[in-house]
Amino acid sequence: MARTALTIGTLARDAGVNIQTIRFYQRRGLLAMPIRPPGGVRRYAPDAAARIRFIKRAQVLGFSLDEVAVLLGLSDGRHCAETKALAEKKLATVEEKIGDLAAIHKALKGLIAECSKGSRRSGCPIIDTLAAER
Amino acid sequence: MARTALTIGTLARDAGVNIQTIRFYQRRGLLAMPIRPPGGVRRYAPDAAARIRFIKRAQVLGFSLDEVAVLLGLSDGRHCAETKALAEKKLATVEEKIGDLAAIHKALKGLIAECSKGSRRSGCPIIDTLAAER
DNA sequence: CTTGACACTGTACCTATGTACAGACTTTAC
DNA sequence: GTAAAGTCTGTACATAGGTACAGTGTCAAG
Repeated sequence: MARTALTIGTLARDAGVNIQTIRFYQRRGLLAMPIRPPGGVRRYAPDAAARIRFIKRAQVLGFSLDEVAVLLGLSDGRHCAETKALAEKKLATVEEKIGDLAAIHKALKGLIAECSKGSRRSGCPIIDTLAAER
Repeated sequence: MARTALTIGTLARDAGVNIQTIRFYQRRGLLAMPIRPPGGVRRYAPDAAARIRFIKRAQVLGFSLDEVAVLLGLSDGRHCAETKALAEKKLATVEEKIGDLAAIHKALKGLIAECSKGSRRSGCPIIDTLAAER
């Protein structure tokens, strides 16, 4: 019996993660650790793989594991307002990061353009900029 | 004698970093470690602070310390083509990151809009999406 | 009943960029 | 000449998210 219940290796394959990752998620409190029959091997419920995929999808959206833990706590679907608030907070940090990267992008583009102009009388414009003491 | 030469604490203050950071940069090979007079205290050349600020400015542009080490090796200004190539490579990775974040941004925005629509008949759209088994 | 595959626990390691601390020594100021 | 401030070396810790390994135990097939 318990023929269909998953061992950790099967679960890992089902969920597309590796065994250590499952154990790591358990230590982090993202996954429950099934009770181990004395001196035996743990068996996982079939929905464990879905939970792992939930975690992975949330990570793709930029949520940290701590945030994913919160999302899992809200995952009965009856906390839409809180969930939305969390998503909005994440959206704001994503926008901030995009802004930072856009500034870097602009600066790099400008420096590269300087190099291409060939108007450098003394050295490389990029190096000069980095070395410039204001 | 050597009155004006900097001790590590003064250098740290001049450069706006902390002492441990200077030692760390020395271990990483980004800064030379001055010879220590037997049983004495190291003295740094005045241009050491400029080098540290070079490193910090390069970091602001998104260069890792390994990349900064390369930049420092090119910093005689006679390697503009190599420097430019490095900047272009960095620009490409910045663009890639911006693209990734833009995709996240779009997805989050869409989910949040779903929540706002209030058209949810069953649970929270964000949770539903994360939990969805395709 | 043996063999090979898998699971268990605990710990160490990885990247990247620092930061902190302990214990000994040196330098500076009064 | 003494006390405070600074420096020295070496090591450990921090974040985030895992990955790897050693030694032991369990399970299933033949």
